[in-house]
Amino acid sequence: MIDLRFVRENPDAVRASQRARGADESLVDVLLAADAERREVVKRADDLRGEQKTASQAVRGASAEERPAILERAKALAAQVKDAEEAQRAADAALRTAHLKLANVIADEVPPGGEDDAVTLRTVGEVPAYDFAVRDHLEIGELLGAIDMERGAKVSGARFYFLTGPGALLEFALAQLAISRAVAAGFVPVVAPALVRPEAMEGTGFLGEHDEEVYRIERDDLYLVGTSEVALAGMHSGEVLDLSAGPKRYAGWSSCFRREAGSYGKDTRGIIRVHWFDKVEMFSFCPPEEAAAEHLRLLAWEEEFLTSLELPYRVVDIAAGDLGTSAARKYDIEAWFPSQGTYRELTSTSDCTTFQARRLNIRFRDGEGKPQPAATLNGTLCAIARTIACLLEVHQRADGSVYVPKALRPWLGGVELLTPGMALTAAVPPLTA
RNA sequence: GGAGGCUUCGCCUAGUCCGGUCUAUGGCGCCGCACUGCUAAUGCGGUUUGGGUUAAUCCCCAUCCCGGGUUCAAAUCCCGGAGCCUCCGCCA
Repeated sequence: MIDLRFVRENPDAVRASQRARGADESLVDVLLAADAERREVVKRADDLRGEQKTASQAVRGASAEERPAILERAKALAAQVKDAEEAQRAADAALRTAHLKLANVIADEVPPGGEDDAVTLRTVGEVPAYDFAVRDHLEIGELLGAIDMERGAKVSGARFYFLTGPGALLEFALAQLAISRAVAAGFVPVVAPALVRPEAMEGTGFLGEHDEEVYRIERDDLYLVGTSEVALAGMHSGEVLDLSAGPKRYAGWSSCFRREAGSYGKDTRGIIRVHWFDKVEMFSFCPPEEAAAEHLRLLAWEEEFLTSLELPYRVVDIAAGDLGTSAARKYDIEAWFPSQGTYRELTSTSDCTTFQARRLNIRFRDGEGKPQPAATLNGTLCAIARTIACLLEVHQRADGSVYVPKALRPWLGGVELLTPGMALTAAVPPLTA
């Protein structure tokens, strides 16, 4: 949720932000009205409580003759307090509802427009040319014995898959590479829970308009996360962090689950859009004034990772109308998919400023020692299934084999090529006694 | 799944049986001041977090894991929930 004081002092800025997102700007006035109403109601309840407190303390010291009259008065006040508190609860709830409906205030630099108005910041790497008919990742995956969609569907339904043989080895190699690079960059590696309580889900902004995207385990009132961002953000909820030594950075590994409601017919082939995949996610807590710089650092780590995989990509600055609820700014990296002749999203990094931290009550001590909401940022280091799809396509050869980027080789037994029918023992590091 | 114990203002802790200046005890840590050649030690004072009000201070309200309830009055009594610990059962 956004800073109430900021809304009071800069209502026009918040309205403009809502407008740019294509969201309802009248929510701002609903919020301001609820805020004014709440303050009025709170004052009445506070005053009544004060009176009643005084009265009930007088009961103890009262003489036998005074007592009945004082008790009478205290009882009457108690009834009034009860009503006032009821009104306060209602006003608090109304304020919270209005508050939760408002999306984060977008950064000034965010491009205007919607999904199609992302601004390409730079394009890196050469789009490869092939002197043969390119296959899509599923064809290659099947040739290699790396992906099995049919059996995935048999066991779990559409948009589920098995990674087999070299596919499974690729998953682990990518995970190893991602975690290793993150640790080298100073991140704390974390294996995070994939099932979380409602508060974590709501705190990260995934239960608003987009809650149909989320799997819910009704019986236990738990949610399956769509990204380990949820668990990583929730990890420090209710805490006051020490950020004096710099941002707190985590690299979280978890499975991710997405219902993909509303994407029927999109990317139905292969493992580009699936209900479940594994991901290494970067997450950072830092003071709000450092958030924009930290955001660029996360982006740089994402770019280094893709560069190490020798994948051509472009960086896009997401337009206002396409930002998530929590994000003030977002950069996506789109990598080249030869079978589609286009760039597709592979990673995404968002600066959530203090929006999530307010909901989750995550603070740090500022220069004066006062607790203040921290900024939270997240960024994909490696969404494994989609990255495998991209690797298979970009690095394919005419004979159906796939070139292995140098950075991955240490975790694939040093092999330079994955080839159909290859001995898997070659693609694991040699066993030592 | 069953039984029991526990949760207090950064950390530890008194208080809970038997409701009332609890406006929460003491220690550690931290901050300030005094003393001191410097450090240490010592002494004195301060030190939860929100909300309301205000130019700011003052002040007021809330806050003893969370949510309800009983009562004039709840850290304290009752109900529900969460977390931690121990034991039994089950399990990888």
